Amino acid sequence: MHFKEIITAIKERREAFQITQEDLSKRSGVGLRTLKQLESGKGNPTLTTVQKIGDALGLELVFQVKDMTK
Amino acid sequence: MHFKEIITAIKERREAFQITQEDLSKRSGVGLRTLKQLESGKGNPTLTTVQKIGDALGLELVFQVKDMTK
DNA sequence: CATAAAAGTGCTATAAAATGCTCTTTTTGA
DNA sequence: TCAAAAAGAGCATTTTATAGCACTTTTATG
Repeated sequence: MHFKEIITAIKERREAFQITQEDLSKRSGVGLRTLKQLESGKGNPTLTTVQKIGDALGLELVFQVKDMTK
Repeated sequence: MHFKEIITAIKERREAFQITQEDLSKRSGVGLRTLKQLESGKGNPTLTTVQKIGDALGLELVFQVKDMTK
């Protein structure tokens, strides 16, 4: 998954839970401004920011061998 | 995967390819100093840094629903 | 529609990531 | 064992992520 897809995954997962950016900010401990920036496609989050968001949304970051057959 | 595991994955994959940090730096476009810091367990890389390294090592970042059954 | 809630943006301060250079320590192989 | 290669660390600089505040725009709903 590239950058955009990861951002999209966050947005979709948040919306699936029907929580607002503000809710997610509180749950994850990531600043609201940061979330807004990310979801609107700006910035370049650090691993810990992504992981905090993941923890709050039940998403996990995996770094795996890329499937080259497709 | 948590932070440390991701770093370990990078290190193991690089060593599996038997390339040096310097080689990886050149291949990935990530500064040598940055790689050294990361592999020695310091810092908090941005997504793009992780992805550049992944591109050079055939590793892909995936943000997936966490398996809660374990 | 009108209005409230949610999302997005400009400005700005602070902290930290990325980077290069140089030097030290560790690892490796002849 | 010892010299070269690789890895790690100190120092300094530039860039940028994080964050809060206030404001605007968009979306949802009664």
